[in-house]
Amino acid sequence: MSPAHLSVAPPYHLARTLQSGQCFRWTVSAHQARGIVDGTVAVVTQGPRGLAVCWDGPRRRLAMLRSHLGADQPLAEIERTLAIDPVLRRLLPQTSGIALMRQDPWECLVSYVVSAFNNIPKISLSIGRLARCFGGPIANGAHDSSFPSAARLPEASLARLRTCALGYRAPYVRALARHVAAGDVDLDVIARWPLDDARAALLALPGVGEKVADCVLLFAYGWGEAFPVDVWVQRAVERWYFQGRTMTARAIRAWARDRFGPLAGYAQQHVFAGARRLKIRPV
DNA sequence: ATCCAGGACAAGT
DNA sequence: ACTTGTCATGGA
Repeated sequence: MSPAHLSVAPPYHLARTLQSGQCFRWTVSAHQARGIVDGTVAVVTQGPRGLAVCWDGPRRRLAMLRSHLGADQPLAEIERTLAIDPVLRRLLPQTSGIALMRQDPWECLVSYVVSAFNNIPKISLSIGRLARCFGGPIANGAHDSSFPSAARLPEASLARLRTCALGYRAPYVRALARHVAAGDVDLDVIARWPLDDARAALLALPGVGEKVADCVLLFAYGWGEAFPVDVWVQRAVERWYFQGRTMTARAIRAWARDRFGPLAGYAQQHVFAGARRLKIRPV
């Protein structure tokens, strides 16, 4: 592997970004992060001058890796704007530096379909097993595999899919793969569609509701207006912005988009991180 | 052992 | 449109 350098502007925080729950195939240890991007192993370390990267992918793909990590975003200016909000200003000292990743749409889509009524460690387990069972081997990867394309899954038996700890979601994942492989939706094409059109296309897929659609729009397609409302965000927003009054997820989504505009996705990340840090629980 | 987890879905108000 | 019950599985 040839080491390379990627510049990043403060307050970008690699570990906080990778551990914010956006992605499920990166592992962060003491002083380095290891992940699989574009079928290639990447080992990244954050130092005072930027990111040191070890990976054997083509050099011209480094810009893609930088984008994947969200290291190309003007976080200083973004967080300065977010800090106008009193709630976010209180959270930011603990959550500053979280960037929005630009993940592969297909892997992101499967990840969040699997996320339904699940927990983060087990989502990681399932996504890792899907790669192991159905993906291709990686040259330099110790025991890693690339994430399987949609074309690899339609013929899989439900029994073998269930070995990935998918449970009742196994039929969803296979049906989803069949739709994508059949071309009912082109995940690369809708990347260039307007937000509402792309959301509608995602919502038409099996296993994709409003929350999952927003996650893909935000973490894969880069739509900052998206504001995924899960149980953590719902509780935190109700408590911190609405005096504990119960709200529907749809109402929260509309409120967030109106309040934060194109920075709604960043606001969501800080609320989510803050809620988990403080272990916000239902009353 | 019992409970819960980044929800989607269908059926009922 | 909003509310409720249901859905495998692994970890605490």
